[in-house]
Amino acid sequence: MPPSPFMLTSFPTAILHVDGDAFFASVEQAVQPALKGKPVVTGKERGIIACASYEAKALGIQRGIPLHEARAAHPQLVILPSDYETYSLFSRRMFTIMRRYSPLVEEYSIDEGFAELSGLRRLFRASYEEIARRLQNTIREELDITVSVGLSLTKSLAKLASKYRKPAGFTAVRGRHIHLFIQRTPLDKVWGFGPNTVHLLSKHGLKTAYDFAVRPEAWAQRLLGKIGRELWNELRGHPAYPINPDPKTSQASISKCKTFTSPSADRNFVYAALIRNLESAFIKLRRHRLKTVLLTVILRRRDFSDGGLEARLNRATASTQEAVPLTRTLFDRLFREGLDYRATAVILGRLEEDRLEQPDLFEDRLRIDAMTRAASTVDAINARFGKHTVSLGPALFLHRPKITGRDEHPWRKTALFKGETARRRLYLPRLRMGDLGERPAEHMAFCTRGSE
DNA sequence: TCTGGGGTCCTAGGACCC
DNA sequence: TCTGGGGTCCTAGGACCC
Repeated sequence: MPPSPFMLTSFPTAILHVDGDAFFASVEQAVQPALKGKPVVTGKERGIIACASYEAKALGIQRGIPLHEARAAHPQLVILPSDYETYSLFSRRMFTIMRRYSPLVEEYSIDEGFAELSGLRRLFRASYEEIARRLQNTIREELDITVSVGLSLTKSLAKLASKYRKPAGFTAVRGRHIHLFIQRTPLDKVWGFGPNTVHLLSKHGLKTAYDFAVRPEAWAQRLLGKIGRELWNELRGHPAYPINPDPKTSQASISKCKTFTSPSADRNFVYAALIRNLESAFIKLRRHRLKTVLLTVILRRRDFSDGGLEARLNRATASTQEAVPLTRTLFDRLFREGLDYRATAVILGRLEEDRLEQPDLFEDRLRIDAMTRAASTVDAINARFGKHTVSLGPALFLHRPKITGRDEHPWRKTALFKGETARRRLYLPRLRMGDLGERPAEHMAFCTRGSE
């Protein structure tokens, strides 16, 4: 065996990565043992497969494929709606078990976590491998689900190791074996190397993680910046990413995105879809008792290019209506006649807790209170009768999509496009609700489902 | 991959201030 | 009024992740 070029022996640091095997489907099978051994998929409510059990994967079922296709090909498929409450419960239990083995545990996602084992051999009177296997067995025994485990010197290597054998796999990569392991690791398997980076690296003749790690550090830094330097170190067994044991702070943004069944150039329809996203995002915002001050609107075109604008509300709010005028303004700046759109998205940023507020001296208290009351009333009705039973007026246009031919406005397209693009690049003023003046009553009106 | 939905982080360059 | 330099903040967009 050639000696390691990285001059590391066993485990100067010991990082564990625990990865749930087909987590959602496994939890369903743990909760309903009758489903064990059967091809189970989740995601019924969305119409696409969110997670497939290993039995389903054996049939060729993958994440993301439409349910009707899968069902047509495999009538025996057990199709379940996602049950995030239960998945979260199992997730918490999994991390609780991990914390029995290490004080330094990072909850990376619902089904993945890291644990630092460095220095714990004496406490457990066991090798790192043994500790890792005990942890893995405890999860299987107590939760009746399997996880795959990777043990190595850094988070990136541990994550690669846990993927190496699945399901219920265990892979340890010691310092002196790193070079052998990453020689077998294609670039696209590395955590942080996406399609673009892999393409760039392949143009330099690189194929494996090893090829990358034996280049000079300065080269990696120059080509890929911070990430390049960090991954270069991680892949050689020098931690660049510490375990972050802090519990998740509240999220930084809430977004809602919806793709149309077919692309549309109809202004009213696209705007209606956008308003629907806005409502959904604000419903989630209020459910989490948050408010937002930063609004981003994105219109995705037929060719998958995006046009997006971000602007600030003049105060943090949880009221959909308060955000409508700004949404309208951003939409009007983004929308171009004659272009086909395939999706709209709304992102609410700069979230803060929605606690009792100090009223601003200059705010229109009555109007704000009215909007707050309206929002809670709408939430209550929708909770009782179904989401979007009551929604904002413009959403009416959702029910009569009109597909406009794209060559209907050929003469406007180029002219508008050039001018608008240039203007946007040069100058984007901050918009405030106060600048917009009175808005037509359209924005304040509600409609109810089926009222057409 | 012929593309669903919800997120995070990084960076270049402009705006703005002194 | 023009010029220069430097620092900080912000925005748009790219890239990636589950």
